[in-house]
Amino acid sequence: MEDIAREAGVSIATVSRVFNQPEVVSPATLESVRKVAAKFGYTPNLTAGSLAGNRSKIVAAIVPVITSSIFSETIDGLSTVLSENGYQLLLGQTWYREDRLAALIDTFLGRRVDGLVLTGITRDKALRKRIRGSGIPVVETWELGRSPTDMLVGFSNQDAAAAAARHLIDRGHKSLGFIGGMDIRSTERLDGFRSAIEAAGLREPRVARVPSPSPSSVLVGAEAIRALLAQFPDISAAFCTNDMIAMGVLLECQRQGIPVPHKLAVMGFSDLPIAASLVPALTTVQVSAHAIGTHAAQMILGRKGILERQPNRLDLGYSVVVRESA
Amino acid sequence: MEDIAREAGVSIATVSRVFNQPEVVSPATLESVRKVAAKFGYTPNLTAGSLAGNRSKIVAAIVPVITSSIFSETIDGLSTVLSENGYQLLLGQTWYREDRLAALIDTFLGRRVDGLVLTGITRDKALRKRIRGSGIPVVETWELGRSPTDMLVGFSNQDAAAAAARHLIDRGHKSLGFIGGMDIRSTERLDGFRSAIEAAGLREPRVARVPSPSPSSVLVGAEAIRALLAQFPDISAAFCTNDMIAMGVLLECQRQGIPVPHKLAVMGFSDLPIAASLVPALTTVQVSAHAIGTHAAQMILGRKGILERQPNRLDLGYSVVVRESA
DNA sequence: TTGAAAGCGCTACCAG
DNA sequence: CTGGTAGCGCTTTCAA
Repeated sequence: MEDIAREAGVSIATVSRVFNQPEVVSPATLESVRKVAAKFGYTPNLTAGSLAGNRSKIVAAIVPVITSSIFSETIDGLSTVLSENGYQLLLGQTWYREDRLAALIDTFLGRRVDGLVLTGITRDKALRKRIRGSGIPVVETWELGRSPTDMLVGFSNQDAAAAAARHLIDRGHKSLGFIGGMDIRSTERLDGFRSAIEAAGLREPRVARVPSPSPSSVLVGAEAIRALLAQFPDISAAFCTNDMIAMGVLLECQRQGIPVPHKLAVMGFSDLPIAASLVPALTTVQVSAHAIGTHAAQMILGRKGILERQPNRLDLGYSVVVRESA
Repeated sequence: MEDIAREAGVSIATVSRVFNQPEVVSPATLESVRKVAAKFGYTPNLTAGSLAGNRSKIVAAIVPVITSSIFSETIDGLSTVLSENGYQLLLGQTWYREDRLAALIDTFLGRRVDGLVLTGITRDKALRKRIRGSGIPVVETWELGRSPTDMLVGFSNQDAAAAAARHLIDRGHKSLGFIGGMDIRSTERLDGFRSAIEAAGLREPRVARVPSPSPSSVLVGAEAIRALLAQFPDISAAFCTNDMIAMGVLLECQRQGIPVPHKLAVMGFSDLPIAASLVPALTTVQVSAHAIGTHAAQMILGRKGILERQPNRLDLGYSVVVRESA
C-alpha cells in the first residue's frame, strides 16, 4: 500500500479511501491510484482492514450438518444475501454434538465476526451470556417460542406437526405412527403431534426415533417403517419429521407392495424439491428453509445498517401441502 | 490482553504463549494466566493474531452450489478435517457463473486465507496467475487431466462415463441416451460416453442437456426422459450425469409404467446414499465426493506442515456399482 | 479533498 | 522460561 501511495504520489490514507470511500476522492486521484494499484497487482489485506476498522465483513453460521438438504438450503439463502452485500460466510458444523457448539462459537467470536447465525435456540446459559457479552448480532433459526438470545427467525415445530396430525385425523386415521430424529426440533414436532392426537381423543401415536438427519435418512426411514409395522400392524398413517425419511418409507412400501395411501398414508416434513416428484407425490408440511437463510442475513445486515432494519423476531409459518401420499 | 498480563503479573508475550504454545510456559504461570483470563472472560482476537502471525487459520472453498448433495458431501469432508486441526472454513458459491469465481477468489486472497479449495480446474489464465502469485496452497477438485494450478484431487470424468457406457454396451444395449448438465464436468462425461460408444462401433448417443445440478434435478430428469423418449422411442438405456436426474428418470418410468431395466435401463452418477434405496436400486458410477474433501484438506494442511505431506495429485478413481436399474 | 499519525490486538524475534 | 519491543497492513480522526 505504501508502494502504491508513493508511486501515485499520494498518502496511504488516500489509497485506503480509494478502496473504501471512493466517493470522497477526486476523480483524478481516484483514477491514478487505481491505475497504479492494478499495475502492482495489489490486493488489499482484509485482515488488516478488519483489525483497524473493527469489522470483519464475515458472518458465521453454524448448522448441525451441511449435508442435510434443509440446512444447505438455509445456508444457500444466507450466502446469497451476504455475498450480494460484500460479506463472506464462515461455516461450522456441530454434527449434533452440543460440545462442538460452544467451541465453534468461541472461535467465531474470537474471529470478531460481524454476525452469527445459529440453528436452534441456545439453551446453555453460560454460552448465551458469552454470546450476548460479545455484542455481535445473533440470529437463531428453525425454532420459535422460547426467548431467543437475540434475534429469531423460524416457525413453530409443535404447531407444524400438530397441523400434520390434524390433517391425518381429518382423513379418518385413528392409529398414527411417528418416525422422527432425536434432535430438539424433531422432539418438538413429536410434542405437537402428540398434543393434536390427544386433543382429538385418539390413542397415543406409535413412535420410532431414528438418528438425526443424515445422508442416509432414506435408508433409515425404510428400516423404521419396517420395524414399526412389524410391531404395530394396525397403523394406517405415518408422519415423518423429514422428507427423506418419508421417501424411505414410500420406497419400502413400494418394495413390500403396500399401497400408499390406501393401506398406509405417509406424510413428510420440509417440502424438499423432490417431494412433489415422488410417486405417489408426497404430502408434507412446507417450511421455508431458504427464506430462513435470507431473512437471517437481512436481520444481521439490518443491525449493521447495511440493509433496512428488520424486526427481531420473524415467524415464517408453515403449511400442509396435500398431494397423493396422505 | 494487557489487563490480564498485568493482573497475572506477567508480560503480554507470556499471555500470548499461554494460548499458542502452552508447552513452553511453566505450569505455574500457565495456570495463573488461565485463571485470570477466565475471570476476565477473555477471548483472544484471532484477527489480530492473523495479522501479526501472517496466517489466518482459515481455508476457503468455492463450490458451484452448496445445495447439491455431491458438493455438500465434499464440503462436509473438508470441514471435518479442517476443524479437527483448528482451521475454519470460509464458503463461497458461484452458482455456475464464471465471473463470480474471480470475484470470490480475489476476496479470499485478500483475506489471506491459508488455503483455497476450488471445484474444477481454473481455466482463466489471468486468474491462475493471480492465484499462483499469492503463494497460497490451492487444490482443485472433481477433475483430473489438464494441468492444475497447484494441487489436484479428483477422478477422470471422461473415463468414469466411458466405463458407464461400456457397462451398458456389455449388457447388449445398442441405442443409448445421455442426460446431463451443461457444466464442464458433465461435458467431460459426455465426451467419455461418446468415445466409448464410438469405440464400440455403435450409433451416436441421443443427448439431452439440462440445467446444471440444482435442487430440482429430479424434476428436470423426469422432464428430460419424457422429451428424449418422445423424440427417440428406440432408446433402451439412459445414462444420467448425476443420481438425482436418474432418480427423476426412474420416477417418470414408474409413472408411465415403463419397466426398468427391461424396457429402459437407467444409470446414474455419484452413488449418493439414496441410490441404493431406490426401487429399482440404481446402478451408478461411484465417486468419492466426501473423500475429495478430506484429501483436499489434508493436502493443504500437509503443505502447511500441520499434517504429513501429501502428493500434489491424487486420483481417487471411480467404480461402476451394478444394482438393479441397469 | 488530502496528509500525518495514532493505534487496532497480537506474534515473534532477540535478550536475558 | 520470560520480558521487551518492533512491527503486521490498514482505518480513522484531526488538521490543513
